[in-house]
Amino acid sequence: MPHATNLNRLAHFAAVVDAGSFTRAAEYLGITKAVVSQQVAKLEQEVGTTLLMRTTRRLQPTEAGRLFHARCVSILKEAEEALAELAQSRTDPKGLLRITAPFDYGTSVIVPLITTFTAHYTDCKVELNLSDSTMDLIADNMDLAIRVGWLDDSSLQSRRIGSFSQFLVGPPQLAAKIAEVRMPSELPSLPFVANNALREPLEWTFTRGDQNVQTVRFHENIAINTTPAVMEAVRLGGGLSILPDFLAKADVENGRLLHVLPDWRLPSGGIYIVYPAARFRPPKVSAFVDMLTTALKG
Amino acid sequence: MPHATNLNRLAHFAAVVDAGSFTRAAEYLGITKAVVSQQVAKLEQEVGTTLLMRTTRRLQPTEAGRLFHARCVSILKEAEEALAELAQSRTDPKGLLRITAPFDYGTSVIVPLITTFTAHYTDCKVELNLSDSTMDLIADNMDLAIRVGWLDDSSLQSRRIGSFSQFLVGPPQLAAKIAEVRMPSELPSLPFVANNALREPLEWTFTRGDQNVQTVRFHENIAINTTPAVMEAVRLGGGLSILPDFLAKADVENGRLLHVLPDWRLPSGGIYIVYPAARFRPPKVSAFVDMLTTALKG
DNA sequence: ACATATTGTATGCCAAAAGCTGACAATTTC
DNA sequence: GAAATTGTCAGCTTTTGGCATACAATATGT
Repeated sequence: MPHATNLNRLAHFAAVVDAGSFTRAAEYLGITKAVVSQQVAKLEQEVGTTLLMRTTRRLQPTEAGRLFHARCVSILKEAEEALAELAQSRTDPKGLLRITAPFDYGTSVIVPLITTFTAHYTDCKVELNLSDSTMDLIADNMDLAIRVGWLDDSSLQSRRIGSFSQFLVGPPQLAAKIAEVRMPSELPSLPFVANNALREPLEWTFTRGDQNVQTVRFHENIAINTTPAVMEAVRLGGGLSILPDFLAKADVENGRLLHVLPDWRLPSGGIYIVYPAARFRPPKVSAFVDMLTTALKG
Repeated sequence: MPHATNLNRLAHFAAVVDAGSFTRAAEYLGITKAVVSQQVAKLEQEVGTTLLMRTTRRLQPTEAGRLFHARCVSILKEAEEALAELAQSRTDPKGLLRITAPFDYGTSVIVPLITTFTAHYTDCKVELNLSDSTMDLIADNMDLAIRVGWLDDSSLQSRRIGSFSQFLVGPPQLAAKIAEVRMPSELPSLPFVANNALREPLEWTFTRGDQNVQTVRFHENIAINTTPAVMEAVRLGGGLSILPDFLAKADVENGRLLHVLPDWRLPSGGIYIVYPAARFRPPKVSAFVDMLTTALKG
């Protein structure tokens, strides 16, 4: 059962104290003094405390009234600000939206979204900056960044918009050998393409159910430092490797890649939007984030 | 023209986002879902922004909605706290009220007030600690202090509740000599009782109108370090002296003291209430302050 | 000292909300 | 595909906010 108090009365009361008179407060609020009087009286009745000592000619706030008034002013100021910001965001999204995202996720997920975005908001241009190194949003004047994996702490605001899992995949050429594998511990005997874009390209922890956990160290035959090239190498028979679902999913479904040991899971990470810690967010950013979140829902 | 927005809608909107559903929000608020829907719609219309993406089955706040919701929650929390504190202060004043005040002002002004205070609030006891040295409110667990004169900066909250002026007075025995005095500069030839409780007992600046200013250095015949004793010495013919109005007024009116050079004014000081900087103020304190301020009005 | 103006409150009245009930289309779940 | 649940719409009732006016109390002005 929440507080049933009418918050508008706070504004009435504050106006009376500010104006120092019921009459002037009524003028300020644009209503009649009778109403103001009645509203404040109701407020006092609700809280069971006298807020104002009134003697027709002089108006003296009670101690409790003085304290309450200070808080009312701060509350009302905040509310007004919040409403004002909202009114700001009413303006149509327009202008240049600068985004940064990792190469692979940006290419496969963000780029298609951007095209529908610009198609919908014709007053918006988008500049997408693909980079796997985290850049300084403020220094480079970025409106938002997409980060995939695990966030390190920073002064930036962030919001998780989804997650991704990782698959151990292999080329159809190795189907026979792959079929023999029963446990992760048997994997190191197979050829492996290391993804040097990752911090730990060779050591992976597999999990099955709650209790089965196996950490495996692969031996790389090939090492490449970009994920799409790794995928290409795998497709061409270079060996197994581990790829995020948003890249591998399509090829697994159409048979160009095999999902190895599908019972075993690999650590999954989050997909985040990161903002500069600005108090106000321009409409173009909000619009893009809205589109992104709704798109990732399906 | 202030914002005309209905603040109660903020609560409705916040409840919807918190509950993640119009239906549950309605339950929480104790009203029907139809009303909640309508209220939020009105809010959106007022600010001209979509706050929620609703698809009968799933409820997704818009970016603007998310930001606004965060601010609503904080605003509502503050409001609820303020109201709760007010409800606290509803409890009747009771318990021990510890006050400290200067000797003379405390004796002549505060003591009478305390008697009427305890008579009115029978559940309150008062402990008055008279002292001219400023004491540490927190260390000595004082609820409030009365300070007369000029405040030095401190971390305490203070509030001016009145002011006092100072009179140059003399005994009737010296009436003849006093009558001869036309200007402050002629005063040093008269006997003077110095009040060593003050920092500068002998040097006083007189003002008449806007431009007439004269600083005079008296020669003391007697020096005493408490104000009431100084007054007694003056009454008994010891000489002129300068006394605060709240002490001298009565005797001047009934003729036991003479107001010397009434056209000339002496520096006036403030009377202050000083609180420990606590966030919440107990009812006994508020009640006393109320009584004090209303008493000092007349 | 008296008239006058101004203050806050009380009273009747009206219109605009806030609110309820019930129905309905859209969607998810089984 | 049926059932259940969701948000919204429409018609209606009740509460509230607000107005106009009158009135008692209190400053103010001459």
